[in-house]
Amino acid sequence: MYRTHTCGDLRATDSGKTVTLCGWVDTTRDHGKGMFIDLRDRFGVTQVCVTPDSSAADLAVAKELGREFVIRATGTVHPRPAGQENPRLATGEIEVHVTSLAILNPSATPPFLPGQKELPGEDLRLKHRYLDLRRPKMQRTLELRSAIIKRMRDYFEQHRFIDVETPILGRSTPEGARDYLVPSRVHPGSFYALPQSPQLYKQIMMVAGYDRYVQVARCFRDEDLRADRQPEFTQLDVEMSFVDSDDVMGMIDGLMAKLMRELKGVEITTPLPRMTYDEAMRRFGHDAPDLRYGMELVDITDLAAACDFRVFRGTADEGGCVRGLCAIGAAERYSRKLIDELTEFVRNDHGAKGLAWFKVEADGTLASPIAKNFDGAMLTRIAERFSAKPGDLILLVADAWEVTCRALNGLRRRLAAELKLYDPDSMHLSWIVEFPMFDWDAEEGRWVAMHHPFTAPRDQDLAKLADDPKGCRAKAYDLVINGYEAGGGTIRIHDSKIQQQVFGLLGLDEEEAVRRFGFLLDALRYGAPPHGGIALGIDRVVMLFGGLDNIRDCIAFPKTQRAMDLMTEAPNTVDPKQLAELAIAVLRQSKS
RNA sequence: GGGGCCGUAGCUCAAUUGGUUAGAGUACUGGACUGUCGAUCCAGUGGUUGCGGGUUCGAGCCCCGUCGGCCUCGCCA
Repeated sequence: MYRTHTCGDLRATDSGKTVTLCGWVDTTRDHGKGMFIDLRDRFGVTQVCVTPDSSAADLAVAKELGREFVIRATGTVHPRPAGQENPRLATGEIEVHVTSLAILNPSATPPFLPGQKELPGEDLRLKHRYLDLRRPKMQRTLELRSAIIKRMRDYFEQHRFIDVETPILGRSTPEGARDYLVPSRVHPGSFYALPQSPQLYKQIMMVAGYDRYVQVARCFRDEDLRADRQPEFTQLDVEMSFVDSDDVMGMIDGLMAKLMRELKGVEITTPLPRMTYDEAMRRFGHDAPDLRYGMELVDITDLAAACDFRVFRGTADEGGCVRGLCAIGAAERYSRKLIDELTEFVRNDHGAKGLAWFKVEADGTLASPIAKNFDGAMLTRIAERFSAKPGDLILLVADAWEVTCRALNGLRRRLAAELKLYDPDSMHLSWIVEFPMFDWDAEEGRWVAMHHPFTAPRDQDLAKLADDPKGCRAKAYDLVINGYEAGGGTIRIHDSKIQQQVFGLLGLDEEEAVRRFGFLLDALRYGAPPHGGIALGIDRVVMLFGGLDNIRDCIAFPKTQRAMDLMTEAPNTVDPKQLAELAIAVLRQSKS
């Protein structure tokens, strides 16, 4: 046995015991005839002392120690001298007086230290991930991830779910995200696709009668990365039979309550609040609004239609809308220059044509370069509509509805962060429900499924499939935490007639549908129960529970924005022999 | 594919905005010191300013290209 305790175990009550600890040398403090060594492992730090009572050999070993050396120290637990306890260490009441010290493995001088104050550049952290993962913050995050996944598994087992693994090598289905492909050696020219999600398999498990299915499933999507998106990520995948939306949401409500209670010490009330998609877009301009703060969007299209300002009235006349938000007390903070930056932000990042603004003066009047285009009464009505008070800043976008949504959502998030409108440690969970079934793809001139083609319409919207696809709402629900989509799911169509109708709207004729999803359509013919489910993005849930701002810090070995693993240098080129076996020729060699 | 920020010692950053020999903290090396815990003190090593061009009497700084990291729009059923 290498050790008797970890570096986080020992307390004053252990005084007098002879113990052996192993770990990494965090720091050493050399006092000549004696030394202090902070010995670190995942469980904590313990101060190990080489005293004048220690042997000359041990002192000599201690003098050899460098940062991140792996050592084993045997000694006696002593209470620290009065006044020398370290309240910042869990083991700070004691220290271990060495009677035997051994270097298990020295360390090359590390490019950075787990304990250093300033975080090194992320490329360096990723290249030497084994050092980065030694940082206590990373260790706490991966422990949190483990704790979350354990509780998820416990919860679903208690509710009689069955954990089923589904294939990683699957079939490419061209809808949706770009697939990662795996060539088949046995079938030259044919490819497997890595799963974007186990969607179709879990539905088939329902047809097979397994009723409650759960899986912690790795998913792959070959799309561009973001702070909250990795090419491979982990979903908590859930599917249930004989359920409607409320049953699935209720199940997840219970899970979130458990996670919040056990990991955050917070009791949340369930059912979680629900808001329709339409309301979310109207009040916040986004289907995953951050509800930790207000600053809701306000529509003044009716006023714009009646005003003299050509930009506003013209937009209203053309069927667009004029909407805005009111940043309380922000007039002084946002100088002309900063407002110019906001204008560039909505133009470049969100496609708006511009940004109109008013500052509310001390006497309640609105000041702005464009104020002269409005009569006083109109300005008063605008201020009233926003409930604007002196010192407030009103920002307005005049454009198509979709553009105002995007631009104002972007503004709202940016301003809230800059104005610190929320407690970054707080969490707000809610459901967004009743998503549209279809989106109109203007480029391709056809309807596309907003979620996926097996999403069931609401019962009361069935008739709209025929005459009002745009107004047709789905049995779909997204779990939103702090402005992030933490998960989403739907009730699936189990009626083949409705499925045919939806395929028809999506421009999939029967032949095409069979070609793509034939195995699922086949399965649905043999007694498919009503079913539905959800998938939660585990990486995002960990990020949110951990109060982190990117998903890479929740993943042991993440990829860079260009989808590289800097530690292993994947992806890499392969031997021509490997390619030949797979009957693959590379058209263009990447320059390297 | 588009927009933006960044790249200077092992690491984190600075360099009076184009001007002498590119600095600091930390790490590292050597030395001193038993009561430190960001130990302290003394001394020292350490630079292709990411890379390649260009402008200039002169470039870390300006221009073009390129590589890499991050943020973001598109994209992500």
